[in-house]
Amino acid sequence: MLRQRILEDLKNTAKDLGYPSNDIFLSIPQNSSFGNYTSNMALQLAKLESSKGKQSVPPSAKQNGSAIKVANKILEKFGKPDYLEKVEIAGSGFINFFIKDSELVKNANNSDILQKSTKTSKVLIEYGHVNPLKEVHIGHLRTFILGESLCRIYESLGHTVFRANYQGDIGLHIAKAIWGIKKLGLPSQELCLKKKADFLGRAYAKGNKSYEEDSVCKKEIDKINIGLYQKQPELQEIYQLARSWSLEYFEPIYELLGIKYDRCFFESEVFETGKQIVLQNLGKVFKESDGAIIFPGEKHGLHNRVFITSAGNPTYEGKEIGLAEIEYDAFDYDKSIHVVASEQEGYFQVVIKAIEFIFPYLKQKKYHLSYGVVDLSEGKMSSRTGNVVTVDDLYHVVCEKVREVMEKGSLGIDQEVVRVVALGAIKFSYLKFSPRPNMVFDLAQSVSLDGDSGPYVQYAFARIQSVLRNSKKQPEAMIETTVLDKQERTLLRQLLYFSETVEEALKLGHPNLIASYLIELSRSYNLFYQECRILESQKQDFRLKLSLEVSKVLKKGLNLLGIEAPDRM
RNA sequence: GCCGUUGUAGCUCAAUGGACAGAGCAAUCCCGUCCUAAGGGAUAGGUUGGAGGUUCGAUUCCUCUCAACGGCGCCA
Repeated sequence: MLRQRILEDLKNTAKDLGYPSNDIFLSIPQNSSFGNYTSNMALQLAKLESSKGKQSVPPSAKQNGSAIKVANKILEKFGKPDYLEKVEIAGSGFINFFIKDSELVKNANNSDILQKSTKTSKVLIEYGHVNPLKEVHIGHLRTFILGESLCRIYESLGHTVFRANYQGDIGLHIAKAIWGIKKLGLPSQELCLKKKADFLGRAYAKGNKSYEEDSVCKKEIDKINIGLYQKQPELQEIYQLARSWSLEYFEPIYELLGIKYDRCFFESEVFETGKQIVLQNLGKVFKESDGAIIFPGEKHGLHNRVFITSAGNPTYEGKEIGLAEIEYDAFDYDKSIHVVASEQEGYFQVVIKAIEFIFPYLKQKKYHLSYGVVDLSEGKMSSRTGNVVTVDDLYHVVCEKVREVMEKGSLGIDQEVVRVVALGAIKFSYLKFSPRPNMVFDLAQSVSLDGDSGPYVQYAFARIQSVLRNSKKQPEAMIETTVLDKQERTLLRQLLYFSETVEEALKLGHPNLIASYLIELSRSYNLFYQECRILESQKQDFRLKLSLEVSKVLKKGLNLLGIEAPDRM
């Protein structure tokens, strides 16, 4: 890799000059006029030197002068390796590196091959978390899409990934739904999945409302809750039936989103273990308080939380303890990532702390990847007011929109392309945002097929496929060095950054970096396509090969976002 | 009350402590003999909520402040 080469040469230079070389790194300048890579090491070193020297003379004016002086010294020693066009000092002391065109061209073979991480690990990624008996809506979509993308990014860099889902199939929310089902009366078995899911949603809403408004109902529901934990036979039939309906309803959604879990964990399978472990650690990690068992987070700068209620039921927290053990049994990971909404930040801080006391071997291994909640542009989503957009609703609206556009095109409507483009639009509209801030979901905007969108990238890919189909011969295996046009050089420059963009996305847990990268690459390609004739041009072979390389990167990049690349659209 | 997150162009959002804060949408104008116009170009749009501080250099780090949202013992 060219970056590594520059970095190594630079570090050697620093060593020769007696400078510390550990903290040297290269960054990508925003503006291409500052080269392919840039280093601010001279600025850092100047700072070090001035703080080491006489403290009595710290005038800021001198600092820049000395940074440039240091840069000059480095430059002199560094010289100009043969793979570089030039190295120059700019601004207040940046050292900018310009790679030779011929090297950029050489580098562009197999641009989509990612360099594996030097230390690969086993990573459990837990995402999804839709509780049975509830509808899957656009809020849930964030954990699905983000989680799956993370899985793919980890895998692409050589890590082993275990895809886990964890669903709450026991607890008060289930008791509410069961109570609601009893009140509404069980419908016939012949209903389709969607209708069954709708019914369960209504039953939950009814239970939830009554629980808050009617103390008699509340008592009944609390009784059902305890009964479920105790596996009372008279509740089992209806519970198992409702549960199985709900799980059946989830399957096609996972399939639509392209998710294959290695395992789905359920609260019902972990709560007993969780409760036992909490009780075993009573007095050591946990303590009793007002009849409940709590973890005294306040002792650690956090807050207290109830792990077992005074009624003897493990809470969400208590179950998480059981889950921790069972998950690690299933897959002895080096790292586990819980892709869960930001509302749970406080919760995870406390629970992870408790887990580290109980299972010291899990210390520093568990992470909460927090993402912002999804609100509708009309306000907060609420199942009570019916102000909910389900995944199904969204998918159909977007498909309709894609069909509209396709109808006007020359290809006609192709169902498979509609599916791929609609999913591309949806997934991209989530992944182009950085995960943490809350997201305002605007239906009109999410179905947008132009601008910063999945279809924009897919279109660039499909365009290239079209060119490749129309070319009589296949691109050469090696690109030959030629005099480069501006647009060609821009593309080569961007191909150079693919690998490090993916690394950065993994490091930060921000797939949006890849999304931005793909948009820019597509934009550059579209401009190239506009300005540079490919077929039957003097540079046909080179441009075909360049197009091919771009398309490989687009395809791979989209794949990391969980998006397919259609050959035509 | 305590803890946390968020605040960037009219709207939706980017930006490992770096150089001139970038995109898309919306607006105005332009590009069709030719490989996919779901495309391309141009113009306009900003005191990065506010005030201090650290730094050669701050949207980014620190303090204070304003606003919105979230969390804080028997829900998940």
